[in-house]
Amino acid sequence: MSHLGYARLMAVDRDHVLRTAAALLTRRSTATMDEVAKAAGISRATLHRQFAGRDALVRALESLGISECEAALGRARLDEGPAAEAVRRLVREIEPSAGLLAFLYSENQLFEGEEQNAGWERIDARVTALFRRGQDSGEFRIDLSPAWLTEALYGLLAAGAWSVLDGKVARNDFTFMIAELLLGGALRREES
Amino acid sequence: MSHLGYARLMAVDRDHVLRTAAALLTRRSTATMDEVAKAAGISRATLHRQFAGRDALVRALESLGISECEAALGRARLDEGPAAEAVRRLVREIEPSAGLLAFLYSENQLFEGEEQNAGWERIDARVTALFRRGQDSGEFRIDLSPAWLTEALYGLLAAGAWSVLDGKVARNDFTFMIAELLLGGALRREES
DNA sequence: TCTGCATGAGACATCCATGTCTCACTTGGG
DNA sequence: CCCAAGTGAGACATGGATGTCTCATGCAGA
Repeated sequence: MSHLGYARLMAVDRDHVLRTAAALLTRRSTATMDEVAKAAGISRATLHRQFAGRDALVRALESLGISECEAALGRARLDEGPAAEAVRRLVREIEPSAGLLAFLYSENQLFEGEEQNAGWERIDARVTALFRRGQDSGEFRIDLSPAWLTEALYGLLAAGAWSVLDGKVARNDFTFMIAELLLGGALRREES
Repeated sequence: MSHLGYARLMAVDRDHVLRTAAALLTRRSTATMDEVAKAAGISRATLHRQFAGRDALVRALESLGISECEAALGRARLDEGPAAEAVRRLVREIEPSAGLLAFLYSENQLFEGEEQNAGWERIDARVTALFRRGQDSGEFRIDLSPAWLTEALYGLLAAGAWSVLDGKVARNDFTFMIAELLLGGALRREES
């Protein structure tokens, strides 16, 4: 039992640290290990005991982002119903992770290749498949590649997360704005 | 003449350094002053003679980005013709600066306030006014705020620039993809 | 109560980017 | 030809973040 209790305690703490670190690094991506520790309410020593170093922390955050993304992908049920509705569900489900995603998105413009590319590629594949399904069903236009629609979704998620952080847009509008712009664009539609 | 020649020479070198630095920092935003110097083909000492430090370099890049943006805004003639066409012109004119803009965009998620906010606010105001004009003329939908459309444009420009760098989309498609997604979205339009 | 264990606090040592300085070179103008 | 100015190369000091270590404290379980 001591083993189980120990492991569970560590897991809980680790998760709490990861989430506060994500919240902090979303706002200031250069935050110090000391700041991360303070934000989590623990000492730098303990932080180092849980994560070997800054790299390990960022990699753990990346794992967290990947698993949250995949969880959101699962909840969104991308294969069911109209592709447009699936996109709306996806944006709604991924909203709580958007800040973390934005951090990782801008961070990964640096770490080329290596790392846990496999996870992101799996996610990319699922999102891209969704857009391709929408094209095949005739819902989506075919002159914008699924790859670009996927990247655009990431860019809009990051822009939305940062806009909310800056107070430029209301948090409640996040899902609506992103999904509507991605799907319908800025132009008015004649019919509807 | 020695004064003039000196000033002109420095200006040319300075511009060359700025542009190579922009190209490098677009790819690796944490590049060292030493790497920046090597990329520009000068020594670190000379780099320091032209830019007091890294901050000064980044601030100079910010000034460059602001002036390139304003130049693009001017060439795009945002007040003329349909707003949608003005948006397309803007994206086309701003494309060469998109990489630099992406760097500054992600960088500014860190430097809160201070700096030369005035320049960005002027640009924001002009872009926002364009979207507002499109709404007033009935071209653009009114359920997406001009502020969000502006932020979305920035996000899409960054996503596009990075996608091109990563080889995920072709450079030739840059303008088309961004303008089309921003204006029309992913959904197929019934008529047209 | 006693004991083990994680923690917090802090003292180092280390690394790396930065910033400053010197000195020799070469280059262009007088 | 000579000199002044810019440059490149490199040494050097500095600061900040990181990583490692020790030690005292607090706490939970035996």
